[in-house]
Amino acid sequence: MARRIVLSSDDGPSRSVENLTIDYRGDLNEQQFDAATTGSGPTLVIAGAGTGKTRTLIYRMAYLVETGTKPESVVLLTFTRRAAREMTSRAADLLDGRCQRVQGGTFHAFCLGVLRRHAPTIGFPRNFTVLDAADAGDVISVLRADGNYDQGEERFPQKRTLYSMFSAVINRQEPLDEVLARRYPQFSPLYDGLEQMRQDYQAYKKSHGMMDFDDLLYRTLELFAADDGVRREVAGRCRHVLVDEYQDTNALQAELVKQFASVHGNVMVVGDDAQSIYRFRGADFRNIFAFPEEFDDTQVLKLEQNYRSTQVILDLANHVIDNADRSYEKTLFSHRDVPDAELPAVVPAADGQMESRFVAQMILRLRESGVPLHEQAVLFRSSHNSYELETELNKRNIPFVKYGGMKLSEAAHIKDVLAHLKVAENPQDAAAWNRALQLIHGIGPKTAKSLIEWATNEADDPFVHTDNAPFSNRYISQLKKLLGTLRSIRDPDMPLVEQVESVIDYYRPIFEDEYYEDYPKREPDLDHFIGLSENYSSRRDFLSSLALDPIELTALDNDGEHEDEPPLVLSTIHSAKGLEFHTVFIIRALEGDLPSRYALREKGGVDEELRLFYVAVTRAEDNLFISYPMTQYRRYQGEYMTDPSRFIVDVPEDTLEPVQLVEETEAQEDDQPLLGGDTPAALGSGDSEQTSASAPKQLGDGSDSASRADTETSREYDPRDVDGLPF
DNA sequence: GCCACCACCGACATC
DNA sequence: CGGTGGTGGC
Repeated sequence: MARRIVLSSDDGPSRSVENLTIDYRGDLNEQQFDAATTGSGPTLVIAGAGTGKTRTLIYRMAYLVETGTKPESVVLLTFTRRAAREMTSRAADLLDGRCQRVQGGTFHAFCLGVLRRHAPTIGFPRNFTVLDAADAGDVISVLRADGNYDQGEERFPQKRTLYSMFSAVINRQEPLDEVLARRYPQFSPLYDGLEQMRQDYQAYKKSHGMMDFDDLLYRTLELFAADDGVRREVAGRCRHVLVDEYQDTNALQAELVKQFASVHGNVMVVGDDAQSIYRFRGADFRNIFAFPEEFDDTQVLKLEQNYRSTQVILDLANHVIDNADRSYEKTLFSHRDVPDAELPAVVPAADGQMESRFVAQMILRLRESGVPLHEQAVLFRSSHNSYELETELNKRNIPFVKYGGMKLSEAAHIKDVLAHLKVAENPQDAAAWNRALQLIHGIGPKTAKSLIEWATNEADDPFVHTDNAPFSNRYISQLKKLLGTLRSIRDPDMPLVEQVESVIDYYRPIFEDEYYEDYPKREPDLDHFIGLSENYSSRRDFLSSLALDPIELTALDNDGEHEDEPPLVLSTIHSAKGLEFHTVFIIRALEGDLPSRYALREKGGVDEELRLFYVAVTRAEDNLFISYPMTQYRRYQGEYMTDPSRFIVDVPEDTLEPVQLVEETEAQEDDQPLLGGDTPAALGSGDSEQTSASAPKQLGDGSDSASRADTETSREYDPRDVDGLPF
């Protein structure tokens, strides 16, 4: 390697902050200040939950820019694109517009930018398709139908499973036989077929110009290895690398950090080993312990002072995490002085329906007492855990947005539209062809396959109808329409919105036929999709952006209707990472759900679930309710007793207070039974004035919310009802 | 031979 | 509410 001459940077040797526009000392505590204003070189910041990690990174960005680093040469790698956007724009507010030009995004998005510029170096076209997990599954299905990997085995893995196996090989850098032995022992006997399939999958993506999420990382490293000039150029533009959520990086990402920092050596990673919750996608929290070994002279800083939660909530969090293995010792202490802070409560409900009613009613009461809906969140282990609650919320007209559920681009009808756009973008995309073709009446798997072969291999121009194509009269007229539509939208001068509209015009009759039972419900999504495309200048950007930054389906439902009242948040714990709420409900705290039954199979699985629970607990600022149903119903099994989560049993009552739900019996109203807590514990802490305002005060002045409360929920505000509560 | 339709089973978290 | 597997019909 060439000799390096390091020029001293513009921030200079002095750590003087006196002449800067931002008051770093005044705005930050001492630990935060040290992290934000440290000099160059590798730095590891261990930051507990709620300790101002984000704030510190924002001030760090501002500090770097203010002391002379060009914003374009600062790279901020975050876990979601949303996080990057928020942080750069907050830094921009703090200083001046300049921080907006900081390069920020996920590893995947950053690598995508590099690969778009240099793909040909490693044998990919520049317009390669980005496969999301579902697309990757489709490709694997196509392969499976072609090849003879399963040898008639009865229990060959599902495409989802196949994809996660192949993914683990890449992003953990572990051979397939080891992955099988560790996670899928039941499929170890199929090793030969699986390994063959995995290699075919890799080759297929390359020959068809496709990259899945792992490829974006892996191929970037391949590119750097293939052409050191590219590495130097990219790393040369990374004067300072900042990495958020470092505990959730995988082996490839850790290596990428090294490469990005290989020219300037300035890298600051921030993370919390206690919050590592992405092992399933290859994250290895040991990266955070290995960091000081990978980078010589690493400076290790800690943030321990919590600004988010009350001390009683932190007591529970500390109690929880004490049971986990970890090495960076830290105990969170609160900086918030809240007299009479409510203890976290554990709330058993008779069944799921009662649990949902409890959560819904409590949310409304808190809203009455002044906690807006969007300051409250319901968290759960997996997306389907909230179905029952969603029904209840809909019944009561409580607006909510759900994170971690179905994505817009996962809805079948949106995938249909996307397939057409993908074919236009990359005519080699066999999986997209497959989907688009099979929508045509008369074309099934076999016909589609021969048409795809023709389109991707033999045809000079697959969008022009020629006589040597294997067409049959059964579907010819519809196929001509398809090819005509695709040909027209490939016109480079056609604006993206018109392309999307043109595809939808073609698709609409198919859509109404395919989803004849419920297409009116799906129809608005198509309009949203058109609207979304207006924000993008090219089809290519639009498609990769949708893959890397999927949009929550429920986030679209609520616009307009509830403008004056931002909605309640429902979220998987994973999607709630980095967020905070006045009140948090953790529902379905059950053995089998949290910890998940799948986690129990694997070594270290329960610890990961414990960290997940810890993340959920530490989202709460003031109120925390952990509830579970005591009975459940399952088909063929009938009603059975559940076991409460191991994470909440045996917690002392002065740390986690039991609350009993009681159906109101006197003056009972037909279909709206009411709740109240009446255990001694509940009454003991019980006469806070918070909810005692008996006259329901309306939030906002919207007639919408007022009338809703009158008609639908006013009975919930009956003072009788409020009296029995432990608040 | 191939496609369309109907009955079933099973369901984790995400860039 | 998805994928999948069986069967009848063209």
